[in-house]
Amino acid sequence: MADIKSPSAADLAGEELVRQGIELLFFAYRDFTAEPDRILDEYGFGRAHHRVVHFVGRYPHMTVGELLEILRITKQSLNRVLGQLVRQGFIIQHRGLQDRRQRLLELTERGHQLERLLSAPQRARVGAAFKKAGAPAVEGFRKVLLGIIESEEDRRRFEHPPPTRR
Amino acid sequence: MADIKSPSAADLAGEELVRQGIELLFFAYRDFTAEPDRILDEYGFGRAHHRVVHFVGRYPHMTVGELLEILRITKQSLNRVLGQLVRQGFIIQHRGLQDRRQRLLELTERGHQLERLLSAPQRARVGAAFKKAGAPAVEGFRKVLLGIIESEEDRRRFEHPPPTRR
DNA sequence: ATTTTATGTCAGCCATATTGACTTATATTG
DNA sequence: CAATATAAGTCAATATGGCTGACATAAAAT
Repeated sequence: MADIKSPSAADLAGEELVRQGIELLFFAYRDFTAEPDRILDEYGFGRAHHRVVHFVGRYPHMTVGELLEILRITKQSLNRVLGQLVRQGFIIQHRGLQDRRQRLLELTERGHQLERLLSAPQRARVGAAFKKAGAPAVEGFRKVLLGIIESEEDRRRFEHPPPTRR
Repeated sequence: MADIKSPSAADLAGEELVRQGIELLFFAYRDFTAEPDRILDEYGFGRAHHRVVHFVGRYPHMTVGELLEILRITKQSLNRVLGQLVRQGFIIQHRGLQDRRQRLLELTERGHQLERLLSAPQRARVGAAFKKAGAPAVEGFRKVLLGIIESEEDRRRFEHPPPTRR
Protein backbone atom coordinates (compact mmCIF):
# COMPACT_ATOMS: atom_id res chain seq x y z
CA MET A 1 0.00 0.00 0.00
CA ALA A 2 2.43 2.55 1.19
CA ASP A 3 4.88 3.82 -1.38
CA ILE A 4 8.24 2.96 0.08
CA LYS A 5 10.00 5.80 -1.75
CA SER A 6 7.80 8.85 -1.19
CA PRO A 7 7.22 10.34 2.27
CA SER A 8 4.02 9.49 4.10
CA ALA A 9 1.19 12.02 4.38
CA ALA A 10 2.13 12.53 8.04
CA ASP A 11 5.76 13.22 7.11
CA LEU A 12 4.67 15.71 4.51
CA ALA A 13 2.47 17.48 7.04
CA GLY A 14 5.29 17.34 9.56
CA GLU A 15 7.79 18.66 7.06
CA GLU A 16 5.48 21.46 6.05
CA LEU A 17 4.76 22.31 9.67
CA VAL A 18 8.48 22.43 10.39
CA ARG A 19 9.15 24.63 7.38
CA GLN A 20 6.43 26.98 8.56
CA GLY A 21 8.05 27.00 11.97
CA ILE A 22 11.36 28.02 10.41
CA GLU A 23 9.69 30.80 8.48
CA LEU A 24 7.70 31.96 11.52
CA LEU A 25 10.97 32.36 13.38
CA PHE A 26 12.36 34.51 10.57
CA PHE A 27 9.35 36.85 10.42
CA ALA A 28 8.93 37.09 14.17
CA TYR A 29 12.61 37.84 14.72
CA ARG A 30 12.60 40.40 11.93
CA ASP A 31 9.67 42.31 13.43
CA PHE A 32 10.83 41.82 16.99
CA THR A 33 14.14 43.55 16.26
CA ALA A 34 12.85 46.30 13.94
CA GLU A 35 11.69 48.77 16.58
CA PRO A 36 14.72 48.70 18.87
CA ASP A 37 16.91 48.96 15.77
CA ARG A 38 15.29 52.29 14.94
CA ILE A 39 15.91 53.60 18.45
CA LEU A 40 19.51 52.38 18.40
CA ASP A 41 20.09 54.33 15.21
CA GLU A 42 19.38 57.57 17.04
CA TYR A 43 22.19 56.76 19.45
CA GLY A 44 24.57 55.68 16.70
CA PHE A 45 24.37 52.20 18.15
CA GLY A 46 23.63 48.86 16.53
CA ARG A 47 21.97 45.63 17.50
CA ALA A 48 25.17 44.48 19.19
CA HIS A 49 24.84 47.28 21.72
CA HIS A 50 21.29 46.20 22.48
CA ARG A 51 22.38 42.64 23.13
CA VAL A 52 25.09 43.77 25.52
CA VAL A 53 22.74 46.11 27.38
CA HIS A 54 20.11 43.40 27.60
CA PHE A 55 22.38 40.72 29.06
CA VAL A 56 24.30 43.00 31.39
CA GLY A 57 20.99 44.36 32.65
CA ARG A 58 19.57 40.95 33.20
CA TYR A 59 22.60 39.27 34.68
CA PRO A 60 24.41 41.98 36.66
CA HIS A 61 28.07 41.35 37.51
CA MET A 62 28.43 39.21 34.42
CA THR A 63 32.03 38.91 33.29
CA VAL A 64 33.34 39.76 29.84
CA GLY A 65 34.01 36.08 29.25
CA GLU A 66 30.45 35.08 30.06
CA LEU A 67 29.16 37.73 27.71
CA LEU A 68 31.43 36.42 24.96
CA GLU A 69 30.04 32.92 25.44
CA ILE A 70 26.47 34.09 25.23
CA LEU A 71 26.91 36.34 22.24
CA ARG A 72 29.25 33.95 20.44
CA ILE A 73 31.42 36.71 19.05
CA THR A 74 35.11 37.45 19.41
CA LYS A 75 36.40 39.66 22.17
CA GLN A 76 37.65 42.13 19.57
CA SER A 77 34.10 42.53 18.28
CA LEU A 78 32.69 42.81 21.75
CA ASN A 79 35.31 45.24 22.89
CA ARG A 80 34.43 47.93 20.42
CA VAL A 81 30.79 47.83 21.41
CA LEU A 82 31.39 47.37 25.12
CA GLY A 83 34.05 50.09 25.13
CA GLN A 84 31.59 52.57 23.63
CA LEU A 85 28.96 51.69 26.22
CA VAL A 86 31.46 52.06 29.05
CA ARG A 87 32.95 55.33 27.76
CA GLN A 88 29.48 56.78 27.28
CA GLY A 89 28.45 55.88 30.80
CA PHE A 90 25.90 53.13 30.14
CA ILE A 91 27.95 50.39 31.77
CA ILE A 92 30.46 50.34 34.60
CA GLN A 93 33.12 47.75 35.14
CA HIS A 94 34.64 46.74 38.44
CA ARG A 95 37.21 44.14 39.27
CA GLY A 96 36.15 40.75 40.52
CA LEU A 97 36.61 40.21 44.21
CA GLN A 98 37.78 36.60 44.11
CA ASP A 99 39.42 36.94 40.70
CA ARG A 100 40.80 40.40 40.12
CA ARG A 101 41.43 39.71 36.42
CA GLN A 102 37.72 39.72 35.77
CA ARG A 103 35.82 42.85 34.87
CA LEU A 104 32.32 42.55 36.27
CA LEU A 105 29.81 44.44 34.20
CA GLU A 106 26.84 46.41 35.44
CA LEU A 107 24.40 48.92 33.99
CA THR A 108 24.53 52.46 35.31
CA GLU A 109 21.25 54.27 35.89
CA ARG A 110 21.69 55.69 32.39
CA GLY A 111 22.22 52.13 31.17
CA HIS A 112 19.00 50.98 32.82
CA GLN A 113 17.16 53.82 31.14
CA LEU A 114 18.50 52.78 27.76
CA GLU A 115 17.65 49.16 28.44
CA ARG A 116 14.07 50.05 29.28
CA LEU A 117 13.78 52.29 26.25
CA LEU A 118 15.07 49.60 23.90
CA SER A 119 13.10 46.76 25.41
CA ALA A 120 9.85 48.70 25.68
CA PRO A 121 8.62 47.95 22.15
CA GLN A 122 9.73 44.34 22.46
CA ARG A 123 8.01 43.93 25.79
CA ALA A 124 4.87 45.49 24.36
CA ARG A 125 4.95 43.28 21.28
CA VAL A 126 5.73 40.02 23.04
CA GLY A 127 3.44 40.89 25.94
CA ALA A 128 0.52 41.52 23.60
CA ALA A 129 1.23 38.30 21.71
CA PHE A 130 1.32 36.37 24.99
CA LYS A 131 -1.92 37.91 26.18
CA LYS A 132 -3.68 37.25 22.92
CA ALA A 133 -2.42 33.68 22.64
CA GLY A 134 -3.16 32.74 26.23
CA ALA A 135 -1.19 30.98 28.94
CA PRO A 136 -1.20 27.45 27.46
CA ALA A 137 0.08 28.81 24.15
CA VAL A 138 2.84 30.67 25.99
CA GLU A 139 3.80 27.42 27.67
CA GLY A 140 4.00 25.78 24.24
CA PHE A 141 6.05 28.66 22.87
CA ARG A 142 8.52 28.25 25.73
CA LYS A 143 8.71 24.48 25.33
CA VAL A 144 9.45 24.67 21.62
CA LEU A 145 12.03 27.45 21.91
CA LEU A 146 13.76 25.62 24.75
CA GLY A 147 13.92 22.59 22.47
CA ILE A 148 15.60 24.66 19.78
CA ILE A 149 18.29 26.00 22.11
CA GLU A 150 21.44 23.94 21.87
CA SER A 151 23.17 24.08 25.20
CA GLU A 152 21.88 22.82 28.50
CA GLU A 153 23.62 25.72 30.18
CA ASP A 154 21.61 28.23 28.19
CA ARG A 155 18.37 26.34 28.77
CA ARG A 156 18.97 26.41 32.50
CA ARG A 157 18.50 30.18 32.43
CA PHE A 158 14.80 29.52 31.97
CA GLU A 159 14.27 26.88 34.61
CA HIS A 160 13.51 29.14 37.51
CA PRO A 161 11.64 32.43 37.42
CA PRO A 162 14.96 34.36 36.93
CA PRO A 163 16.47 37.07 39.09
CA THR A 164 14.13 39.90 39.84
CA ARG A 165 16.19 43.05 39.65
CA ARG A 166 15.97 46.85 39.78
CA MET B 1 -3.67 46.63 50.67
CA ALA B 2 -2.26 46.95 47.20
CA ASP B 3 0.57 49.41 46.81
CA ILE B 4 -0.66 51.81 44.16
CA LYS B 5 2.84 52.63 42.95
CA SER B 6 4.54 49.24 42.56
CA PRO B 7 3.41 46.67 39.99
CA SER B 8 1.17 43.84 41.12
CA ALA B 9 2.54 40.34 41.58
CA ALA B 10 0.78 39.31 38.39
CA ASP B 11 2.38 42.17 36.47
CA LEU B 12 5.79 41.20 37.79
CA ALA B 13 5.25 37.60 36.76
CA GLY B 14 3.98 38.79 33.41
CA GLU B 15 6.90 41.13 32.96
CA GLU B 16 9.36 38.42 33.88
CA LEU B 17 7.65 35.94 31.60
CA VAL B 18 7.82 38.41 28.75
CA ARG B 19 11.48 39.16 29.38
CA GLN B 20 12.17 35.45 29.32
CA GLY B 21 10.27 35.22 26.05
CA ILE B 22 12.49 37.92 24.57
CA GLU B 23 15.60 36.12 25.70
CA LEU B 24 14.32 32.76 24.48
CA LEU B 25 13.90 34.28 21.04
CA PHE B 26 17.48 35.50 21.10
CA PHE B 27 18.97 32.14 22.09
CA ALA B 28 16.73 30.10 19.81
CA TYR B 29 17.47 32.33 16.83
CA ARG B 30 21.19 32.28 17.56
CA ASP B 31 21.32 28.48 17.61
CA PHE B 32 18.86 28.09 14.76
CA THR B 33 21.11 30.10 12.42
CA ALA B 34 24.49 28.79 13.61
CA GLU B 35 24.58 25.58 11.58
CA PRO B 36 23.49 26.96 8.20
CA ASP B 37 25.93 29.84 8.76
CA ARG B 38 28.79 27.35 8.93
CA ILE B 39 27.70 25.72 5.67
CA LEU B 40 27.27 29.09 3.98
CA ASP B 41 30.86 29.95 4.89
CA GLU B 42 32.11 27.07 2.76
CA TYR B 43 30.36 28.60 -0.23
CA GLY B 44 31.56 32.12 0.55
CA PHE B 45 27.94 33.03 1.18
CA GLY B 46 26.26 34.75 4.12
CA ARG B 47 22.96 34.59 5.89
CA ALA B 48 21.45 36.88 3.28
CA HIS B 49 22.00 34.22 0.62
CA HIS B 50 20.22 31.69 2.79
CA ARG B 51 17.21 33.95 3.19
CA VAL B 52 16.96 34.48 -0.55
CA VAL B 53 17.29 30.77 -1.29
CA HIS B 54 14.70 29.96 1.35
CA PHE B 55 12.05 32.36 0.10
CA VAL B 56 12.60 31.75 -3.59
CA GLY B 57 12.42 28.02 -2.91
CA ARG B 58 9.25 28.34 -0.95
CA TYR B 59 7.46 30.83 -3.15
CA PRO B 60 8.55 30.08 -6.71
CA HIS B 61 8.04 32.83 -9.29
CA MET B 62 8.36 35.44 -6.58
CA THR B 63 9.33 38.83 -7.97
CA VAL B 64 12.30 40.92 -6.87
CA GLY B 65 9.91 43.42 -5.34
CA GLU B 66 8.15 40.80 -3.23
CA LEU B 67 11.50 39.55 -1.99
CA LEU B 68 12.49 43.10 -1.05
CA GLU B 69 9.31 43.50 0.98
CA ILE B 70 9.86 40.27 2.85
CA LEU B 71 13.52 40.81 3.59
CA ARG B 72 13.10 44.53 4.32
CA ILE B 73 16.40 45.46 2.74
CA THR B 74 17.25 47.79 -0.13
CA LYS B 75 17.39 46.59 -3.67
CA GLN B 76 21.09 47.47 -3.76
CA SER B 77 21.73 45.10 -0.88
CA LEU B 78 19.58 42.40 -2.38
CA ASN B 79 21.10 42.74 -5.79
CA ARG B 80 24.60 41.88 -4.72
CA VAL B 81 23.42 38.69 -3.08
CA LEU B 82 20.85 37.78 -5.71
CA GLY B 83 23.30 38.52 -8.51
CA GLN B 84 25.80 36.07 -7.06
CA LEU B 85 23.17 33.38 -6.75
CA VAL B 86 22.03 33.93 -10.34
CA ARG B 87 25.55 34.05 -11.78
CA GLN B 88 26.52 30.90 -9.93
CA GLY B 89 23.48 29.03 -11.20
CA PHE B 90 21.42 28.67 -8.03
CA ILE B 91 18.57 30.87 -9.23
CA ILE B 92 17.10 31.61 -12.63
CA GLN B 93 15.14 34.68 -13.57
CA HIS B 94 12.52 34.92 -16.26
CA ARG B 95 10.35 37.78 -17.33
CA GLY B 96 6.80 38.07 -16.07
CA LEU B 97 4.15 37.10 -18.59
CA GLN B 98 1.61 39.79 -17.76
CA ASP B 99 4.19 42.33 -16.65
CA ARG B 100 7.41 41.97 -18.59
CA ARG B 101 9.25 44.35 -16.25
CA GLN B 102 9.16 41.77 -13.52
CA ARG B 103 11.89 39.19 -13.02
CA LEU B 104 10.30 36.06 -11.64
CA LEU B 105 12.72 34.10 -9.50
CA GLU B 106 13.07 30.36 -9.29
CA LEU B 107 15.58 27.90 -7.85
CA THR B 108 17.50 25.75 -10.30
CA GLU B 109 18.10 22.13 -9.40
CA ARG B 110 21.43 23.28 -7.97
CA GLY B 111 19.50 25.90 -5.99
CA HIS B 112 17.16 23.28 -4.60
CA GLN B 113 20.14 21.20 -3.53
CA LEU B 114 21.62 24.16 -1.71
CA GLU B 115 18.29 24.96 -0.09
CA ARG B 116 17.96 21.42 1.21
CA LEU B 117 21.54 21.40 2.44
CA LEU B 118 21.11 24.67 4.31
CA SER B 119 17.70 23.90 5.74
CA ALA B 120 18.59 20.34 6.78
CA PRO B 121 20.05 21.27 10.19
CA GLN B 122 17.22 23.72 10.80
CA ARG B 123 14.58 21.19 9.88
CA ALA B 124 16.26 18.64 12.12
CA ARG B 125 16.50 21.07 15.02
CA VAL B 126 12.99 22.48 14.75
CA GLY B 127 11.53 19.08 13.92
CA ALA B 128 13.10 17.54 17.02
CA ALA B 129 11.90 20.44 19.17
CA PHE B 130 8.37 20.03 17.79
CA LYS B 131 8.37 16.31 18.38
CA LYS B 132 9.67 16.65 21.91
CA ALA B 133 7.28 19.48 22.80
CA GLY B 134 4.20 17.83 21.31
CA ALA B 135 1.41 19.03 19.05
CA PRO B 136 -0.37 21.36 21.52
CA ALA B 137 2.93 23.09 22.31
CA VAL B 138 3.58 23.52 18.59
CA GLU B 139 0.17 25.11 18.26
CA GLY B 140 1.07 27.51 21.08
CA PHE B 141 4.43 28.29 19.48
CA ARG B 142 2.65 29.16 16.24
CA LYS B 143 0.04 31.30 17.97
CA VAL B 144 2.61 33.34 19.84
CA LEU B 145 4.93 33.86 16.87
CA LEU B 146 1.97 34.87 14.70
CA GLY B 147 1.11 37.41 17.36
CA ILE B 148 4.61 38.83 17.21
CA ILE B 149 4.53 39.27 13.43
CA GLU B 150 3.53 42.78 12.49
CA SER B 151 1.77 42.61 9.16
CA GLU B 152 -1.44 40.84 8.34
CA GLU B 153 -0.03 40.07 4.93
CA ASP B 154 2.88 38.16 6.43
CA ARG B 155 0.63 36.36 8.88
CA ARG B 156 -1.58 35.19 6.04
CA ARG B 157 1.29 33.05 4.76
CA PHE B 158 0.58 30.71 7.65
CA GLU B 159 -3.18 30.45 7.38
CA HIS B 160 -3.37 27.58 4.97
CA PRO B 161 -1.04 24.59 4.84
CA PRO B 162 1.20 26.42 2.30
CA PRO B 163 2.17 25.40 -1.22
CA THR B 164 3.48 21.89 -1.41
CA ARG B 165 6.31 21.92 -3.86
CA ARG B 166 8.68 19.60 -5.64
C1' DA C 1 3.07 61.44 -24.98
C1' DT C 2 4.05 61.56 -20.26
C1' DT C 3 4.53 59.59 -15.99
C1' DT C 4 5.06 55.83 -13.00
C1' DT C 5 6.82 51.39 -11.79
C1' DA C 6 10.10 47.31 -11.64
C1' DT C 7 14.51 46.44 -11.92
C1' DG C 8 19.42 47.13 -12.21
C1' DT C 9 23.83 49.56 -11.40
C1' DC C 10 27.69 52.68 -9.79
C1' DA C 11 29.94 54.72 -5.96
C1' DG C 12 30.85 55.49 -1.34
C1' DC C 13 29.92 54.93 3.67
C1' DC C 14 29.35 52.46 8.05
C1' DA C 15 28.58 48.72 11.50
C1' DT C 16 29.77 44.36 12.70
C1' DA C 17 31.97 40.58 12.34
C1' DT C 18 36.46 37.97 11.40
C1' DT C 19 41.76 36.38 12.05
C1' DG C 20 46.24 36.89 13.97
C1' DA C 21 49.62 38.84 16.89
C1' DC C 22 50.79 40.80 21.05
C1' DT C 23 50.38 42.93 26.01
C1' DT C 24 49.21 43.21 30.90
C1' DA C 25 47.67 41.60 35.13
C1' DT C 26 46.49 37.98 37.90
C1' DA C 27 45.73 33.02 39.11
C1' DT C 28 47.09 28.48 39.15
C1' DT C 29 50.26 24.83 39.20
C1' DG C 30 54.54 22.11 39.26
C1' DC D 1 59.08 30.43 43.68
C1' DA D 2 59.09 29.90 38.76
C1' DA D 3 56.51 28.63 34.95
C1' DT D 4 52.26 28.42 32.79
C1' DA D 5 47.53 29.48 32.01
C1' DT D 6 43.72 32.59 32.01
C1' DA D 7 40.92 37.14 31.67
C1' DA D 8 40.95 41.00 29.45
C1' DG D 9 42.50 44.60 26.27
C1' DT D 10 44.61 46.31 21.95
C1' DC D 11 46.43 46.96 17.09
C1' DA D 12 45.95 45.97 12.36
C1' DA D 13 43.96 44.14 8.36
C1' DT D 14 39.98 42.14 6.05
C1' DA D 15 35.17 40.78 4.72
C1' DT D 16 30.21 41.12 4.66
C1' DG D 17 26.06 43.12 4.47
C1' DG D 18 23.61 46.69 5.42
C1' DC D 19 22.79 51.86 4.01
C1' DT D 20 22.11 56.44 0.95
C1' DG D 21 22.07 58.83 -3.31
C1' DA D 22 22.14 59.22 -8.16
C1' DC D 23 21.11 57.52 -12.39
C1' DA D 24 19.58 54.11 -16.37
C1' DT D 25 16.41 51.12 -18.86
C1' DA D 26 12.31 48.93 -20.13
C1' DA D 27 7.63 48.42 -19.79
C1' DA D 28 3.13 49.62 -17.93
C1' DA D 29 -0.34 52.89 -16.86
C1' DT D 30 -2.46 57.29 -17.49
